[in-house]
Order: sequence, then structure tokens, then C-alpha cells
Amino acid sequence: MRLTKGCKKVLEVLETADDLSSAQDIHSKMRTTEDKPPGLTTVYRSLESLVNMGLVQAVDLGDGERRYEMIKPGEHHHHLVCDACKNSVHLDQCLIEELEGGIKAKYGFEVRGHILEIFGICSDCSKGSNGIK
Amino acid sequence: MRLTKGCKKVLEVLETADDLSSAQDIHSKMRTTEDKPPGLTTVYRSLESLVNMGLVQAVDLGDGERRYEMIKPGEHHHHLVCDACKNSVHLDQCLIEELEGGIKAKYGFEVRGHILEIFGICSDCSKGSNGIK
DNA sequence: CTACCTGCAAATTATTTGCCTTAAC
DNA sequence: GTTAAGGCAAATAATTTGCAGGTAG
Repeated sequence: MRLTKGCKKVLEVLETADDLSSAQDIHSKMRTTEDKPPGLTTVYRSLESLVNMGLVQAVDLGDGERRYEMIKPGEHHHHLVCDACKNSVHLDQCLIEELEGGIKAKYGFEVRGHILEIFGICSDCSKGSNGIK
Repeated sequence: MRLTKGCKKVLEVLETADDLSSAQDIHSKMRTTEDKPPGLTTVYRSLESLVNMGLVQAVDLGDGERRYEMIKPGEHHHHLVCDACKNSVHLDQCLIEELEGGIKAKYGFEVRGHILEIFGICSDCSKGSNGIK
């Protein structure tokens, strides 16, 4: 599995992104920075590879649009997503992993994965001094 | 906001459903039980009303298809979804609500909502005596 | 009568796929 | 030269919307 041009370019965009990026975000950003930008299809295919390689995680906020971000290989994390400015903050630890043992004991259910995203109002926005998008 | 025929029929289906139902599930179930079943559009619109009324919750499992289930008004819960048989079990308490205070204190973030679904293998399936769909 | 519910068809939108061209090793 | 990557157009598929007709109070 080679790390192709397309993958590399997608990674570059994700490295510099300060927030979650959709495939379309990544694609339009490339159109401004690259002279010969990859097509949307390539972005999707690159993202798929990167997710499989464990370098990128897909995040689903339930709005029908998948977002992506770089992660340390094999790790993952969750977000506090502001309903007002749409920015997100990483949680520094996964709240679910520590519960897995209890779930196994109580329900006999072996946890393999989970979706967790938290919505609300960030401190900037509740102060009024926000940067609402 | 009146509880229309369409809404009532959708509720009836959800009452008897033993698991999460997609709009299409509900619609096709009606085609077998009702002599003059509502259209898909009506199902979607009814579900929207019911969610707004707090009688039904929408559940997003990240597969691009929204599921629905009845809830006690104002409550909500999360699920253990089996990757093998696709059945789901309710968690009897929300794991996030108790963390809200800590999140507020640590991040200044006021929690208003969240998505949480847990995937894995249920006890039936790990025993091998499962009913894989 | 008037407002809202319904249904059908058409529109929308993110994502995927087919297929042919092109670049990599 | 063979094999996989990239591009473009077309296909999917869930959901939403426009609009015309129907129904209830």
C-alpha cells in the first residue's frame, strides 16, 4: 500500500487544519493551494486509505457530512462541538474506554468501537466574544 | 400541533418495534399492516413532528441511515449495537449527563446534547448461538 | 372557508462506482 | 509493462421540497 501523491496532499491539508474538515473542505482548500489539485473522488479515496492506515479518523456529527482529522496512529478522541461557532475542542481522553469493562460485566457485550460527540456552547461563545461562523 | 393520523400510525409501528427502525422500515411495515398506508414522505414528516414533540428519538449509527424509537417524553438513552446481529440494547442510564459538570468546569463548555452509540459483539453472538441477520 | 395533512414527483446532497487514461516502479 | 492511482461522469440512496388536491373543524 503506497502513500500516493493524493494521500500526501490530503495529509498536508489535514496537518494544517485547525479543526475538523469535510472531504469538500479539503478539496476546496486544495483548489487554492495546489496548481493541479486532485479531484473530489481522489480526496474521498485518499481519506479512505488514510482511515484504514490509522492516520486519520472519521468523525460523524450526525448532520450527514463526515469530517476528518489527523490522529496519532491507533489513537482516537472525541470532541466538544460548539453549536454556535461550530469549532471543536478535543477531549484529551476517551470517556468510553474506561467503561468497557463494566459494560462487559453487566451486559456481556464486548465493546469494539463507539461514536461519541458532545454538543453545546463553548466558553468563547457564552462570553459573547465569539467568532461565530 | 395536532397528532395526525400519520403520526399515530407511525407511533403504533414504533410501539410494537422491538428495535431501532429506519423510516423505510416503518414505511414497509405499514405496507403490510395498513390497507391504505401513508407515503414515505408522510413517514418522514411524522417522524420529524414526533421528534420535536419529544416522543421519539432519532439515533444515528454513522451508516448514513437514521433510526428512530419511542422514548418517554424528554428522556433519551444510548445503545449497545451488535456488529454481528445488528440488534441493540438500551443502556439504562446516560453516561454523559454525569460528566457535564466536569466538562463545564474543565473546558467552560456548556453541554446541550450529545451523540453516543457503542458498537461491539453482543453476548448471544459471542456465544455463537446468535441470530445474525 | 382556511389551514394543515398527504402524496407524488422532482430536487438535493454526500458519497460511491465504472471506466478509461496516466503515472509509478 | 503491468498494476494501481487519478479524473470525470454517471449512479446511489436517504432525505427534503414543491406543488396540487384532500380533509377536518
